[in-house]
Amino acid sequence: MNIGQAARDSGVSAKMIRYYEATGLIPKAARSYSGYRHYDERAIHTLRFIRRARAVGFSAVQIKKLLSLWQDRQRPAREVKQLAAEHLTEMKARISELESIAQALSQLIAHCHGDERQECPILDTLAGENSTKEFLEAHGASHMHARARRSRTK
Amino acid sequence: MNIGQAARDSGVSAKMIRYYEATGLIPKAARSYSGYRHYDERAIHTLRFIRRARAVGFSAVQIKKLLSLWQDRQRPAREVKQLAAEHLTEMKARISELESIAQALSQLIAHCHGDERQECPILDTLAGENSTKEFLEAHGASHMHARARRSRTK
DNA sequence: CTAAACCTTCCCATCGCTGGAATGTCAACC
DNA sequence: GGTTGACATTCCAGCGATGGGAAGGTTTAG
Repeated sequence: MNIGQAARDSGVSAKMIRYYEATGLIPKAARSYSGYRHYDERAIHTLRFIRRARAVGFSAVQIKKLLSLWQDRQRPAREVKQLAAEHLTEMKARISELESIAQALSQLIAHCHGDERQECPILDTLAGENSTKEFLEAHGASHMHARARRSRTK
Repeated sequence: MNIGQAARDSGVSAKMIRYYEATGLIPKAARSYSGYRHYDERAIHTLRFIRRARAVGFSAVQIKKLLSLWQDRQRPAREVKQLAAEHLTEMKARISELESIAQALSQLIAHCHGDERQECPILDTLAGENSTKEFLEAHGASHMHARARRSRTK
């Protein structure tokens, strides 16, 4: 099976399949005489595993561990659970970070009348010109850089 | 004032100040004879504005708009509020996306006994081998890539 | 034979930074 | 004057997970 079919069957784009191979997440695919990559059912299965793991937010590094745990029949469920739990903890941290930012932002918005007048507490606060100014400093959260979503349904 | 001092005063790193200049977020700084950038109080003020706006998660593009609104004495508060509200809406969307992923993940974790046995519902689900498999497919959320945080305090 | 539909590799862009290398400048001290 | 150290400059590269596209080779159907 060629890469296009593998992509359709697994739900992972051909681009990403090549990328996963290049970064060592999946082994190098066998090639046909003319250089085309070739995939079997097992490979598709792995790709689907990766897609689902990405869907629950695991990073490439974590997925690599999950894959090796998956392939290791001897591994105790404990190890998997621990990895997943660590990931969940990180996710929760990101969520509360975002929530505190959203909270701060809605405070700001709530205080702005939002009409045709020029006076605006949002800008004033960002400029550090009013009493609420320390309020932002308190939210040191600034350091997440959640990316804009890509529309899968483009 | 040189860039280093400006960085200390504004809380924006020298690297970032140069970056903001290069990307047009701030105007080109005046230079000394030997090429050193020079900043006045007004510039520091702007940098602080940017830092606070980043702290509440505004993107560079949004900040650019905010800056021009800030500098425009004629602008109605309405415009600012609208921009902020749009941003808040996006943030909330990201948050619920993350929350649904976290939710799915904790379900998975909850179903895993996590002891020395090999049987593990987490891996089984990722592999698509059990009844909960569609459960993941339902969470099409996968597409946020919130970045790992950077430690500011280092 | 030709056209379409594949495939290949390679490079570029995203976003908001951080790090480093190579080099130049300035101020203080001996 | 010379040296040292703390500055400054530019440029280049990388992070993470993708998408886009160019330039070219392959395969398959008509």
